[in-house]
Amino acid sequence: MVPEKQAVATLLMKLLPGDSKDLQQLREAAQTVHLPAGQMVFRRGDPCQGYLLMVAGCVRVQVVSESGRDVVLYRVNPGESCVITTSCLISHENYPAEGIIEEDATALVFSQPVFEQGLAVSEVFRRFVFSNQGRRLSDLILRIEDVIFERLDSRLAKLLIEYSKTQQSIINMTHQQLASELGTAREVVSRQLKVFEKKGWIVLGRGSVSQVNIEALRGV
Amino acid sequence: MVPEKQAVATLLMKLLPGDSKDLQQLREAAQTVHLPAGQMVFRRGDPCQGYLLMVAGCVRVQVVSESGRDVVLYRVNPGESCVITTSCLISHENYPAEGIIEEDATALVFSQPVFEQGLAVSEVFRRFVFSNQGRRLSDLILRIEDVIFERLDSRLAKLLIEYSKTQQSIINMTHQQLASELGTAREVVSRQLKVFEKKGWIVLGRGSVSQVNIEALRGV
DNA sequence: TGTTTTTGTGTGACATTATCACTGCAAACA
DNA sequence: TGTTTGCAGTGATAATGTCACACAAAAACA
Repeated sequence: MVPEKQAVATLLMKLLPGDSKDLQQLREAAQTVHLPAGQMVFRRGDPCQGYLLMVAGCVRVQVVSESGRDVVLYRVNPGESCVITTSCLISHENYPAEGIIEEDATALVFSQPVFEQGLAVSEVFRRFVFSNQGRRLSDLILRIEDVIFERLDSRLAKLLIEYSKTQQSIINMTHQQLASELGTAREVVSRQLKVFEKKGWIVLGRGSVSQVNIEALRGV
Repeated sequence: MVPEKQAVATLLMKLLPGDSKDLQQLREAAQTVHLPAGQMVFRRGDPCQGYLLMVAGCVRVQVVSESGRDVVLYRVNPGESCVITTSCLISHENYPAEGIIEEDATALVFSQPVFEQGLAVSEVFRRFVFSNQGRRLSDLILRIEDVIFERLDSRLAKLLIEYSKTQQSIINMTHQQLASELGTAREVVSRQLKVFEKKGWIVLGRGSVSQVNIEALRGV
């Protein structure tokens, strides 16, 4: 496990750089944890236990309705922390959403007292924590806008474009997963995908979308 | 204007209590400003100028689409601060929404350096600032849920119930205003209100909804 | 005072999206 | 081999959103 320790140390030095004793103590107080894909890190209504900083892997944060429909709010990627966790930690509210490990993850945990101490003594830590917050909040507001104002076809097109850029030429997602990203129903996505396919802009497979014509979709 | 100065001082002592020199300096550094109803305090894309703490009146924070439809995200009431402002101030992002004075307002402004200094030196100030953040973030998430999962009739019913509790027996709002609260179109609200009226649950006037049968609406 | 103008509402027609209730298909498995 | 399970397709219908108006009350104005 020495190489991982190295990686964690390097990341910490990059995110929270500085030689002060306070920062050194803070970096040392972080606990490394491993979380397997599929595990739920927090549920709606849970109190918040500690500050979470992702090192590797990814957490999906989402809300689920009684009827079973769900929406993904955002993801927490390496080097980032979770807005909701931070807010709940500070204001002692309970989680308003749930977080699930999407890819096997490694994270650093700062206990509540360590976190508060860090905020108190380190300018660097404060900046790190709260600049994370600002970006996420903006994301959430964009999300609201998107859901309320944009049409489904253009939202789906945007999503496909985004995925086809990161993942290579084939997007391995079910219609249900795409629907969750958009906060809509599976059937709606299926139908819209069919429309795109008929226009020759995508090719559908079982659990996949491939040969995405980005240029064509941009025009939706 | 001496009584107002008194009121401001009292509020500040209540929100940021303590005798330390740091806190005293912080309280003294706040500038009192008056803002008339209708004035826009910040626009989308603006950089953030300072930390805003409401003393009296109310700010409405909303996003507007190109097509002119708008949604109210939340309001900032006396004793509160604006999440977006705080986040943008800390992370140096631009405003993702706009803020409009809804009722003639008095607010305290802390300049960026004063704000940062305050965060650095005062535990009390940090707690105040960030507990505000936590609550708002939860509100925003509830808002997303509501918009995505709930049906319009029940959302409208909920809104009417809420207003008929605070305002007396008559709600003085146009259909357009109600629609903005829900993030939907005016016609949709008009039609739904008509349905409620036909069932005898409300009485409609020009610019008003009265005689709200809360019990009946709860059942929607 | 009567006459515009503005603002708020009502409504029909139609497009989009959501929901329900199925069907069929393919992979996984016993 | 049949059987279960998860994924996708589809028709019917309901709910919402959009567009294009008509109409009336209120406000502004001459």
